[in-house]
Parts: sequence; C-alpha cells; structure tokens
Amino acid sequence: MENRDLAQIFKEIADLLEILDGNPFRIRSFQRAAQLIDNASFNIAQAVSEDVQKVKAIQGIGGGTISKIEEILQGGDCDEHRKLLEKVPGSLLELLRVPNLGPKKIGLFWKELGITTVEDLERAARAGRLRGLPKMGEKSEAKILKAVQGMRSTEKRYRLDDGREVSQSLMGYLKENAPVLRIAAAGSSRRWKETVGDIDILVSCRQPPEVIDCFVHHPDVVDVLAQGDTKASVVLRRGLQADLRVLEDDYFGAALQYFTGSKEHNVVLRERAKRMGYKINEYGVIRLEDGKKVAGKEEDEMYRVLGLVPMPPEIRENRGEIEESEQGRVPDLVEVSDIRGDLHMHTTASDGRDSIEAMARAALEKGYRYIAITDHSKALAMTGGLDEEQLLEHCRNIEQVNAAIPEITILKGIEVDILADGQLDLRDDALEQLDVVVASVHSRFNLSRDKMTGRICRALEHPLVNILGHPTGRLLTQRDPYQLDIEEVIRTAVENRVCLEINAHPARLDLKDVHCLMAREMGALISINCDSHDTRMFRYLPYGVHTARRAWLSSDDVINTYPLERLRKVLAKQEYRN
DNA sequence: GCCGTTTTCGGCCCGACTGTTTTCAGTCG
Repeated sequence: MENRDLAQIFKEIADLLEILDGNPFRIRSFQRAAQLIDNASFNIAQAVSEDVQKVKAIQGIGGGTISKIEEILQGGDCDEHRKLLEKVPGSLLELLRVPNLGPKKIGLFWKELGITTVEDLERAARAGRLRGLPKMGEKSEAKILKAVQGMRSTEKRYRLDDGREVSQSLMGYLKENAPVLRIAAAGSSRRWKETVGDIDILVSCRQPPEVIDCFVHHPDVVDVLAQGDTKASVVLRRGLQADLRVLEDDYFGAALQYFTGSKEHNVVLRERAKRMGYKINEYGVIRLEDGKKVAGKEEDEMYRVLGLVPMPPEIRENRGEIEESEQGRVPDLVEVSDIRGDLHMHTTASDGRDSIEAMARAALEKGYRYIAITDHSKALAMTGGLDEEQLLEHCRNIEQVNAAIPEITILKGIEVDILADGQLDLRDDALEQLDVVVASVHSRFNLSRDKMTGRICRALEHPLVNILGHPTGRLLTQRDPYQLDIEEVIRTAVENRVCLEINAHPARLDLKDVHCLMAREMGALISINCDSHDTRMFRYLPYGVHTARRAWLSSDDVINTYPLERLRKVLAKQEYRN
C-alpha cells in the first residue's frame, strides 16, 4: 500500500473528527500522522510489517497509529475510520474543500439543515436558509456562493514556474510603484515546491497603507478577498491567489522565516522555542521572561538564537532538518553551478527544434563541459523517432560537430522507448555504438501496477541502459503518474547501476522530491536533465536542481556534476556510488 | 493520539481578518 493511500485514511479520520467536534489535540495528532506518512522516505506499510521500530522512531507516530496501520493492512480499513463514516456522511469531506468553510460550519449546516453535498449547500445559500443559523448572515451566504462558484473554476494548484513568474512580476510592479524597503517572495515557491497554491509576497516599508493600496490596484487583480492594515489577499486574472504582508523593516527576517514555512517546519520550530523559554511569531523571537525581542530583523538570527544553524528553504519540510541543524549540520546541497553538463536533449533529428550544433553552442554558452544528444527512437513515430540506420547516421553527425567544437564534449545518445513488454525499441548492436542510453516510457500508460513495474524493471536490467528518463511519467496539473512500485524500480536501478533522472522540466519534475529522497537513501545515483527540445529550455535547470535540493542531494549524488572522466566510468558501469 | 532536560499525567503553536457579534468564533496560513 502506498504512503499516499495510508495518509489519506488518517487525514479523513482527522477531518471527520473535526466535523464531530472531537478533541482538537487528538485531531492534530491524526493530521500530523497523515503528513508524516505522506512525506516518509520509505514505504510505511511495508516497514510496519517488516521493521516496526523504523516507523515508531518517527516523532509523532505512536502505538495508536501503528495499530491502525496494521488494521488497515489486514482489512483495507480501520475500525475508527469505518465507525466515523457510519456517523458522518462521507460527502461532507468534499465540503471541506470549499474555501472559508471549515469543519465547524459544515457540522452546523449538516446537523441543522441536513446539508451533505456542495449542491445542497448551494441551494440552501440561494434560498437564504443559512442566515437563520448562529453567526450567519446575508454576507456569509453571498461569500459561500461565491466560494462554491470559484472552487469549480480555480480549485487547483499551479506549476512552480507559473507561480515564480507571477511573483517576480508582482514584485517588480511593487518595487516600481510603492515605497518598499525590502521585498521577497516567501511561501512554497521560495521552497521550490513542485506546485504552488498561491503567491506570498512580503514587503517592509514605512507606509503600509500605500503599499497595500498599490497591491490591490494591480491591473491583474480581479477580486480582493481581504484587505487590512498589514495584509491583503487578491485573486489574479488566471485564478491564482496572491497574499501580501506588509511590516516594518525590523520584522522582515522574522516574517520571511514565518511565511516561507513550511507550516510543519514552523510548528516544530515554535515548539522548540517554547521549550527554550521563547515565543516565535512573524515579528521575531521573544524571550518570555522579559518580553524582549531577541531576533527578527534577519532570517538567520531566528535560527541562531534557537541554537540552530540556518538552513536553505528547500529542506524546511520537517523531514529531519531541525534535528540535523541542532547538531550543527546542514546538508551540503547540490547547486546549479555544480552542474557540468546535460544528458538528455533532442534535436531536429527527432522532435527538437534546434540542430546538434545549436544545442552544443547553447550548452557551451551556459558553461557546460559536456552534453549528450538523445533523440527519440522509432516507436515514437510522431516525433520522427530514429531507427537503427538513422541512429548510426545521426551518430556520425554528432561526431562531426563534436570535432568542430573542441571546447565541449558531445556524447552520442538516445532516448530509447521502453516497449510495453519492457524490451527496448532498438537493437543492441545499435545501442552499443552509444555513450549514453536513456530509457523512457512514452506509451501504454495505463498498464496495471505490476505490469508497469515489471516492464520498467526489465528495461533497467538491460546492460546498456544508463538512465531511466522521467521515471513516473506524470505531467503536473495534467496527468497522473502511471501506477508503479517506485521502491522496486529504485532497487532494480541500483542493482543494475542505472541512474534515475530528475527531469527538470517544470511540467514534470520527475522524479519528485519524496521519491528522490527514497532513491538517495537506497543508494541510487541521479542525473538532472532538462529534456530540452530547443536551446531555450536549458533555462529549466534550476527547477531540477532545486528539486534535488529538496531531497537533500549533494553534488556527489548527481552524475552530471562529475568531471567527464568520472562520468564515463559511471556510464560504463565501472563506478556507482563508491 | 503523542510525548517527557519540570512531566507516565497533563499539557499540546501563533496572529490577522471577517462577519457577526457587543467580546468572539471560525478560518486561514
């Protein structure tokens, strides 16, 4: 059973308990368990049956959670979850997704008016039946109707590159039009999370009302959700929500830390502060005994006064970073400047838009020492994929360009299709001519989990395969990953000295952070590639590198940080994580 | 339900905004 499915059950228990007005601490405990399971770097279900101590060691997961997991593994569900669903209609969980509607109101509507679905809610609000309830009035009804309609069109997360583009443009606008001192984008986009739900912008200044006013009058603002003295929330043209916080410059560091999150990271930090006799809020670290602010102007101070080494935003997910930092350690994360080349790209030989030479020159411009040209193979006819003959011809072309541009090494490669049965799309005698073989799935996405896992593992066992391209096939906000036992895939890759790709395209980011964390712990090597189809796509590299950083990868985990000689040894399978 | 450098019982993170209230609960991040 996947961590996601397990986490979902605990989340539902928490939500149902909340609707029933259960013990808030017990509820938080279930929420925390769900989050910890979802973020775990190993398969929790499997670990519970094989090595339960490993699961018990996770702070926040105790005996109660473990025995529920065991129940779920036995019978697909646990007693508490089942009993709750007998008391509360499951459709109420759907209502929780309506913005500004929480468990208390949902419980109230259900008990007083029998509302169990979004449609019920909409009818009741239209008919003016909600306003009779405590603390409900006309305005609340209107707000709910608006939220329901808004939810239908915008209930989604956005790609990280979209989020970062919008926040860059908003910041540029504010810098130009408002009296800002310091400005930064916080939130999940600063942590480089794969998708963003909204934009968080932080401004320090001396005249908050001016900045807030400027913000809500941005030409792309279509709706103002909230507007106060220190913050405002707006909806932008594409449906994306943006929040602005305005504060004095002395508080900027504290606010940056606070609004960068993650929420889970901050909760642990605040608990720690409390144990040490401090309080943390968005204005600073305050010593409880005399109410004195001891940090807040700079973000780093916030960590230092708590006895922690400051850490990069990407790892602030409560996945052990605070414990490490407490010991004076911060992982030595891979950086964009460590990357010496790219091992997956296309040219006009298949579906790319630029020539071998154009790609090589663009790479050289970027400071790369080597690249691999990896066009598609023949199974992808629509992309002009190469057959054996064409590949050999293509190799001769690559060699010519390689000789003409001595400053960079161009490796001969292919992105060969993994066919439905796990065989490769090209004969071995052709593949043997190459320096790099990337193998990828591009068809038959809906095989069963077992079949897909077997298919990919068979390809990984092929002695000529070097890299598994975009291992789960997902397209963010568009297409789910195919069904796959990712641990089995990683294990097979390690056994066969195959590297796993982090495809840096912002629509893919595949492997994703959590799987990449798993891969690292299981001893896999990673290749961060842009899968460029033209020279401009090299710009996506940071999305891949920051995904790697979210998984705590160092440059030693990433083969395209290696000097060419060492890279060649990995490609020849003479070296793998020595 | 979880946890222990006060604790195996009794705690458990913090503040802004809104809409409805005459002092606050609900929701969000």
